[in-house]
Amino acid sequence: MLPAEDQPATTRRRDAAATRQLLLDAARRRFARNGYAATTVREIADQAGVNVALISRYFVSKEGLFEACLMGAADELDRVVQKDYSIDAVAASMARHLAGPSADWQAQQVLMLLRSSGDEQADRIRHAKLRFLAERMATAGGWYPGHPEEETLLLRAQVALAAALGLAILRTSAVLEPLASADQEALTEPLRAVMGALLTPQA
Amino acid sequence: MLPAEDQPATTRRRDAAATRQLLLDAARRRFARNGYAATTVREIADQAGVNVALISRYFVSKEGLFEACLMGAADELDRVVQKDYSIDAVAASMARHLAGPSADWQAQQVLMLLRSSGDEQADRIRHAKLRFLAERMATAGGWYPGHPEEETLLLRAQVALAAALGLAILRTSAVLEPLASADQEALTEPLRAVMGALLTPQA
DNA sequence: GAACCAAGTCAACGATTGTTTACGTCACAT
DNA sequence: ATGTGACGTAAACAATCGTTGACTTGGTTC
Repeated sequence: MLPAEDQPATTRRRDAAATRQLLLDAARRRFARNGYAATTVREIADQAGVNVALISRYFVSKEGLFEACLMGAADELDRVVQKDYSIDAVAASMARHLAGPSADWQAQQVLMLLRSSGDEQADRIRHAKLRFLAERMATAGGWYPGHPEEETLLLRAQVALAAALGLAILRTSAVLEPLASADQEALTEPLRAVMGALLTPQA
Repeated sequence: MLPAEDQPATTRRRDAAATRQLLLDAARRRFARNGYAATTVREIADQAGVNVALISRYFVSKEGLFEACLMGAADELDRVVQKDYSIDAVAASMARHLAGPSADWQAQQVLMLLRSSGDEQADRIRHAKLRFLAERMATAGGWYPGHPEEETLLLRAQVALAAALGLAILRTSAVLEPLASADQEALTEPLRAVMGALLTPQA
């Protein structure tokens, strides 16, 4: 239960920022995999090796902890699709975040976009980030505000985003093989096919 | 199912099969939209307009009710992808089930495939159905057991399935516009693009 | 060393969860 | 009409949930 405690005589315990981070990591893992309602604060605290009461102390409430996880994920996900990405670059980035090195950690951030606590503010953050990601992906396909086919391009980008999100779920929640254990390389090709088919500007 | 239909002020209550169905419908709606853990048996009973205790009577437990919903959905979903469907037919069927007439009801069945109660047997049913759907979709792309590129084709079909499932989530859980209110016609085109790109046999 | 305060612990709170038990009540066969 | 059994109701059960307040511990500062 206790995390690696290999600092013999120095710090490690009694460090507010460190335990806060332990709680965030444990909570994100649980929230991403099992959802908000199915996750108990005692589970989180145990996994973090920390007392339950510290959740209320550092994050006010379970919802506060969830929101903190979501905001952290939202910040991190800005890096998934850069402004100047090509369509292939979008596909490559998706594959890297879903199956690359440190994929567990990255996939958790992605899954947070699909978890809801019922809290309005958290839902707003989630919704805004999904919308942002879709627009970034649409941009790779020539979309811009005021484009003559603005809505169609955005719709197609949202379908592409849906594919990536559904992929994250099928790999973790359900464990569909061979998808679940497909590595980054194996995932890049079909993702490139999807992104190309959906985002490539029509003739 | 058999007895007198709509007596205005008299019967209607005291019909075991009917209330059982009321519970199933209410439960499927809640489970599909909010997940298993976030749904309480009292919510279900209230929405069905029946007493809470009847859940235990007719379905043994909350998990029993969930499993009944899932099995019903699994049976229904066999119709989504028929054996002899072409790639375009798969896309059309997906669009019809997600946005066609009676889409609410159909989409709920789809979402049940993504909801987990933690129960092993339910998870097996869910997993088997997902695998079945992916194989059916792969079949539309020329896949068959023993195919030289069997794993690759199946992987691509699973990505296609992920796209359809992700679409169901983004339309209901998150409510991303214009995707959420896109009708069947508007959804057919991008879905055809996805299915075509993923399932079409390579040169 | 004493004082002080943040960090962490412990036990309990009220509320809500799924489930059960004992009790009404309506339909139907005799 | 009258039991009789299935259908439905109401109240309560134990367990668990998130949260709180009083307490102890350990590090830092005079």
